[in-house]
Amino acid sequence: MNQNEAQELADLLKALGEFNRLSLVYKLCQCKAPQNAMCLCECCSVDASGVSRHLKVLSQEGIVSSERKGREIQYSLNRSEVLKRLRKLIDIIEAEPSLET
Amino acid sequence: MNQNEAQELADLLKALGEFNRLSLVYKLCQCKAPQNAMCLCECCSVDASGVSRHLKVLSQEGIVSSERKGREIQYSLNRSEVLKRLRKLIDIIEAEPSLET
DNA sequence: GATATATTTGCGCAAATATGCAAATATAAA
DNA sequence: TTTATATTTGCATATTTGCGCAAATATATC
Repeated sequence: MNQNEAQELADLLKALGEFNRLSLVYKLCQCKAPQNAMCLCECCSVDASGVSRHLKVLSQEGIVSSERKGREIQYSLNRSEVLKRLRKLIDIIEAEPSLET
Repeated sequence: MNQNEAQELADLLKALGEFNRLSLVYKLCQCKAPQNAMCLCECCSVDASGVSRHLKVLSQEGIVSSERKGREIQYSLNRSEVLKRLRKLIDIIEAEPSLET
């Protein structure tokens, strides 16, 4: 695990490590269909602009994808991408320690 | 997943989601034996007081355990605890969506 | 007791972050 | 074209966060 990978993983965890953003992720987890931001507002104690900003953070981290559908923008969770990166962390923690010290 | 659980998980992810703290966790991952803070300093671009504070955050989140040994305090990673909580998140993300909308 | 080493804490500071509001933008509908 | 709805952005603000330094504390050794 080099510095870059560590930084990228830290960025992912930081993006997920904010209550309202994690709530948005949970909500998207539970939804079969992509959701627009107005709908996602309901699960989150911030106004529309706040939700927009949180979704932007999640999007920049590759946690969610977005697609405009008319007036709305529909967000969906990138399950496999998030799982892949979380499992990488799990693998590191599970690995046998290599340093004697 | 209720609000409390979500908050606790967000707290865990936030604690891990800072580069220097994640570096400390990596370092502890690799070590067979518990490490003192001075040793952990080396993998982290902050001074001793900074490392102390980071370790305190990790400790408060249950990510590491500490035990005083003479002048030193030895830190070790709570692997199973961290794995358990990360897997809970993975389970949530893997679960079949339950909401039609 | 005096000194050395390891760790924590108080303080101040700069940068980052989360937020709401109002205005701007994008798109659809009337 | 006007109006309505969805989303983003600029701005101001309050809070949090990470950091180093110096002082304080804890423990061991001389």
